[in-house]
Amino acid sequence: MATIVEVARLAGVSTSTVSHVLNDTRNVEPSTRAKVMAAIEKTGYRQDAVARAMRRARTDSIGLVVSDAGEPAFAEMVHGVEHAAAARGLTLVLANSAEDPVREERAVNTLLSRRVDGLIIARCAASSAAVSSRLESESPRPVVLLDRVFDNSPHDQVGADNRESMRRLVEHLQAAGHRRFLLVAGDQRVPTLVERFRGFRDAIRDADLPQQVVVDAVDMAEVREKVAAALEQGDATCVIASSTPLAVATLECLRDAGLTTPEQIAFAAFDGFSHSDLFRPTITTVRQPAFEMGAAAVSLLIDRLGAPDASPRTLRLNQTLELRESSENYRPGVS
Amino acid sequence: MATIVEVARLAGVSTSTVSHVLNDTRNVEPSTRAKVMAAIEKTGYRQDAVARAMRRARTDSIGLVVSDAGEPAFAEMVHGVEHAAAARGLTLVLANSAEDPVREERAVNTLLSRRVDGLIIARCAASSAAVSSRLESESPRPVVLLDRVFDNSPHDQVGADNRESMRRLVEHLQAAGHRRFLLVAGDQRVPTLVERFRGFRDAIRDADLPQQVVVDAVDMAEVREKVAAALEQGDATCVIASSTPLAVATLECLRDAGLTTPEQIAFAAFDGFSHSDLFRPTITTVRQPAFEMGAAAVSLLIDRLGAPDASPRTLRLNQTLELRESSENYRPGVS
DNA sequence: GCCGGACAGGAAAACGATTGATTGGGGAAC
DNA sequence: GTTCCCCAATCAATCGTTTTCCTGTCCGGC
Repeated sequence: MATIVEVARLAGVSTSTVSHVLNDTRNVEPSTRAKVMAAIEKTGYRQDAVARAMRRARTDSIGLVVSDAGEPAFAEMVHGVEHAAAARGLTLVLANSAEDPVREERAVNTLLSRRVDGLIIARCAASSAAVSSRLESESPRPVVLLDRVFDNSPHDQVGADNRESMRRLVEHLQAAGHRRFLLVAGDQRVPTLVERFRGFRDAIRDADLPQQVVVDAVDMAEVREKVAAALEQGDATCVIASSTPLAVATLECLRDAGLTTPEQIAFAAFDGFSHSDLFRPTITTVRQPAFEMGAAAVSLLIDRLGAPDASPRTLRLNQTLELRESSENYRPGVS
Repeated sequence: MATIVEVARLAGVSTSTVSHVLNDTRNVEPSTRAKVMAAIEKTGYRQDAVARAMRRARTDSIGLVVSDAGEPAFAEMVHGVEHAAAARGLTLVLANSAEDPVREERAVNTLLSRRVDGLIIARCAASSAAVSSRLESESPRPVVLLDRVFDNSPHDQVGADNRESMRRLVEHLQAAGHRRFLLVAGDQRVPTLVERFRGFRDAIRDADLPQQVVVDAVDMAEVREKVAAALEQGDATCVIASSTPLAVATLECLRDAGLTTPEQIAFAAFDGFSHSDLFRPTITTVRQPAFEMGAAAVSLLIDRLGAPDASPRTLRLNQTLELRESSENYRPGVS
């Protein structure tokens, strides 16, 4: 590859002039500019982003660490981040922690050593303190927490309105006559799932309903086991799963127990399945705006670059309650 | 951030010694090494990957351009690439062309200017010649084509055994009694879809079946329109969709036409839906090993780095035919 | 005719590492 | 005792840009 030196020589100017032409950072005589452009054309020169990043403060890249690249919701966030980043001329460096704190820490270190201009991260459930302090010490390089949102975080964050959405969902189901729920709440180290659980608890409390069954197992095999046991016991008329993997496990249990939805038991889930309209049963879903969350994270990052000292913001995007068959037509007292 | 210079000063050695300790690239006296390690510890020094990449030939990063980050199949490939790359200590730089040749070219240029050690790309349907020549002129920097595989490509490639899989699928359906198919073949600028179409054509020819209806529209609205028309005409007993988006459009048409699967018409699709076991109808699917394809692309890249002059390889991963309800229990002659 | 400012462009110092050439000291071999 | 080689460590060049000074020229105003 030709370098700026060769371009300069061919054009008969200094490298600084070439640089200024390239970046439009100083007036240059039209004739000089023309010579430079011609030389660039002739040599097929292209700027070297590495050298450029080396000299400047910025790399024009951002890092993204997701906790489970295999989950469709995270895939959508990645998509949203990529889209928003590209629109602003930023390149995306992607890493996946796969819910493993060791890999997460490694990923964060790698991205920071590559001098990304900012970092977006969906922290894994068992995220280590080392990562926390590493992220905090990175200021003023902006860090945005995605999806997994923490109280009193020193960072900007973007999450969903989990507590309120769960509340709305439960209220809807209650209005339809349900009194006894089974909540498959999942790993309570994950803030998102904690928020959903709290929304559930709030709604139950405010409606003066009796104690409900809650499954908070982490391991999916254990989830299935506990859900199966709860179904066996059999007083729930409605099951809510707090995430897609939990919904999968739960649906398997329902199927294995021979329970049909919504006739024998109602069902609803968070995050949902793709193309779910095409298949039966269609499932009542609280849908997370994953793409938009990714894009919003990029916006926060950019804003933060412009105002390093503003106090951290937490953005909560609205989820939408999509009512479908799995929670309809249930007749309390019939089953 | 501390630099290597400060570490060297603190340890009372030269920067080159620090570098050699860091990279384990030359023997250093244990006592010296200890001093260096202590200094690193004290300063909290971390290697700067940008400066490192600047000096060395490699950046320890690879670029990936996908043609539609929104598609689950591509999301899985991204996942596979990230996984394999991370396992080898490579960072992943991700870009999405969104099936837009302009964005694709921009993405390729960006990644190359960042000096990725190699590039994996799923070229978009209308990919420009400019991109082709740019990729070819990049040698010896390896380029691997992913999913969209071309004849006589100068690059390594990894795709699926589309032709054979389609053939097997059709043969299976034939054996079940089907004679008249509707193939929703999609955009014939996409090699993957061309291969699937050819497999279909081969199977039909070899079985001496009469001419079949093939929809090769690009725009989804047009696909729906043509599929609806073909269903109206009504002599097909079986529909095959060559990709997930096409399957979505087709299933919508079937639903709108009031046709149930498999009772009134059989259905099968390529690539498939996630968690499809949980919903009805379960769909007979030729499943693409998307994750593995991504991982294989990384392997080809690494191999190529070791042997720049070996002739290009095309890897075809096997797809699996997953038989499900949508193609079963069909009784030819009944409907 | 001199001064000051505007303007175009160049020289060279960074940025933070890696690495080839070089130095100096300490045996081993003769 | 000299030579030779090995070893550890340093020196300094280098990667390809950007950016800070700096120089020289031209022009207008007085």
